Amino acid sequence: MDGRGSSPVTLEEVARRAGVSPSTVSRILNGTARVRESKRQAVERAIADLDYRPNVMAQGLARGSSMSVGVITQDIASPFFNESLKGIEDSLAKAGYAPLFVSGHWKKEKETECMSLLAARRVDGVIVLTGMIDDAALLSYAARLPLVITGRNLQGTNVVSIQANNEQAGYDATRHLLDLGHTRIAHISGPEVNVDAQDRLAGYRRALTEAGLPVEERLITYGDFHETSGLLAVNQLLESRLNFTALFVANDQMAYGARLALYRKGIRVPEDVSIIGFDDLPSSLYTTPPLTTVRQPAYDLGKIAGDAMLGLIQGEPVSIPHIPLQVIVRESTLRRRGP
Amino acid sequence: MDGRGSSPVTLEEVARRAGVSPSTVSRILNGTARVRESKRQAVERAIADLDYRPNVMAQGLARGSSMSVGVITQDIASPFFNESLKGIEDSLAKAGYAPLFVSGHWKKEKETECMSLLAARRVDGVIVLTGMIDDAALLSYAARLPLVITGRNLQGTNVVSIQANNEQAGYDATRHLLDLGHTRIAHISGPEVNVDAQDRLAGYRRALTEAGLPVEERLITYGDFHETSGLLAVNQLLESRLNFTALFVANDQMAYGARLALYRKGIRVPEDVSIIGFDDLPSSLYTTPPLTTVRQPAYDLGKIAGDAMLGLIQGEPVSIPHIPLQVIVRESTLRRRGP
DNA sequence: CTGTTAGCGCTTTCAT
DNA sequence: ATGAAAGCGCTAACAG
Repeated sequence: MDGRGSSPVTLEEVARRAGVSPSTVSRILNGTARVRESKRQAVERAIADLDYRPNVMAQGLARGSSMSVGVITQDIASPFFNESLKGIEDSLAKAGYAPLFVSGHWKKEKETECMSLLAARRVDGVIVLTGMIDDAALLSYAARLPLVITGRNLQGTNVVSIQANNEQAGYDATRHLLDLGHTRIAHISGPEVNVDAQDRLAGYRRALTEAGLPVEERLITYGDFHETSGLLAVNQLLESRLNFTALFVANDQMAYGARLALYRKGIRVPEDVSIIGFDDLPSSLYTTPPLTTVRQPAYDLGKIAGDAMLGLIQGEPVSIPHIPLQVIVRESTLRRRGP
Repeated sequence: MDGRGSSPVTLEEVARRAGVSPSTVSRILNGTARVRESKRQAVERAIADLDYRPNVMAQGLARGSSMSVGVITQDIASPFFNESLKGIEDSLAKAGYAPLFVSGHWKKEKETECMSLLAARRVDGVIVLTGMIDDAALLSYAARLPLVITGRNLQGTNVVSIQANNEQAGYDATRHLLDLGHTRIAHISGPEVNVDAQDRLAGYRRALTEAGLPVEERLITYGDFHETSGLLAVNQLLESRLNFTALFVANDQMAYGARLALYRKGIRVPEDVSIIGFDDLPSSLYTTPPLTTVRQPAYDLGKIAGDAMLGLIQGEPVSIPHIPLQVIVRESTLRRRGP
């Protein structure tokens, strides 16, 4: 109770001080068995007096579990993933698990390396946030430890996947523009290999088609989910002299870039061109104008992933709640004016 | 070499397969002593064949070090801190150390809890990114394990602090505005208890004073480093009907909020009001207009912190390089027009 | 150079 | 209900 950081007090010292055996202390710590009330109290006092903290590594070695779960993210500094990381942290914390974050940097090999590193630390499971590894490899990992993955649909024992309906959300976003009277809608998609990006694009196509509009391929460009590529995409669109009055961008970061490109050319948002993004990053509330976008509950997603992992570890049946994707109308989209 | 995740192969199995004793394998793994070339090869083959990965927990227990360092950050989802986390991750990774990130949420007690949690995991050191704990507590922790802290100047053995000259940077930022002919410069500061915020404010005051201008206290408001508070601050400034043609905001996030507040009132940036922020978040390059700001090398800062920690752990003398803070002129500041 | 022998701090039978 | 003892997988003296 001295308030300072725990010195390496061991369970044995606690036992000695409380006048019991180490096993008894262990039992009390883990609630593994009933012990006489008097001993319990003595032990609890000793623990408090000594400011004892069980050595997590020793526990891990002894029971074969590390009380930590690996989290593979693409970029630990990505604004979107970070919200999710926070959710994961919160979820895991309440069960005493600690997350081990590692970045895959969008490279398949890097992710494999990460897996290896996490395996060495004997994590009790790993959460993969939109990974690049192929399903087969993932499945083989799942044979050894619980896996939770987002952004893809993988069936298997010991695996749960979390996926939102990006196709529908892409449809909704496009539909929002259509409803505002826009007919020339360009799309800035994400990396062609990215499933989420593919789905959003598919939704865009479906909305156009259902509305009886042609899908003009030249109005579709691809970026890498970073701001710069959004800017480049718009420049390219502008140079090709194609008309468009609205823009559906596959994520907010690229939407920021797109918005700047327009600003540079003196094209007003939303008066001249409407923009709708995707993700609803915290900062999208504060762009000028505030960005209309599709809200992805990033934090909740992390929380769900964490809870699912906990369930998997404890061998409980896990059920994934539906992930709602919702268009948030702010000020970057406007009814089309003119003829 | 089967490419799959490591199964729990143990060092003993490797030894058996290679026909040597466990200690020999251990020696080879750690380079602790010279061993005959033939044995080395046999062991290396066995390791590869079995896809052996040392159990980090067992290593930790045996040598009393966990090969991990705790990182206490205020908010794992803060855009600024994240860049630093990335730097820390990169730095630590090359030495085989893994970072353990925990969030203090700007609460002193929460941070103490974090320290406790990290202590239980027997981290080999902890990096505190702008913590709230008091110096005394920090110093007492340092008695037990290496500490690297940013945003404050703490002397002591086993402690290294990393601090940039925020006062000078605040001065420079204000000076930039002054140089553009502004004389009515408002300031949105950070939390009053935050040292960085205090320093930036002090720099603002000094610049004004040196320029022979009065420091009007009513032009100084305080926020909490989040967007909303920047917006609120500007509204408040506007309501008080004080004139100002420029705004020095203590961080970029609040600058975003401030910029939006201005936009709402139809006040143009930079034509009517110039804004300079602080941090240079990646997204500040893409605001409209791109934000003039003071660049803080967040990533480098993390890298420096990580390297310092490594040095501390290895008992080497550490020297902290100078952290350059530099005004980046973009498009949110303009020469004052009119009389 | 290399094998043998103790632990590291905790959990978990197995007795009692 | 509780203590004694045997590990968990690895490192580090200690002897050869």
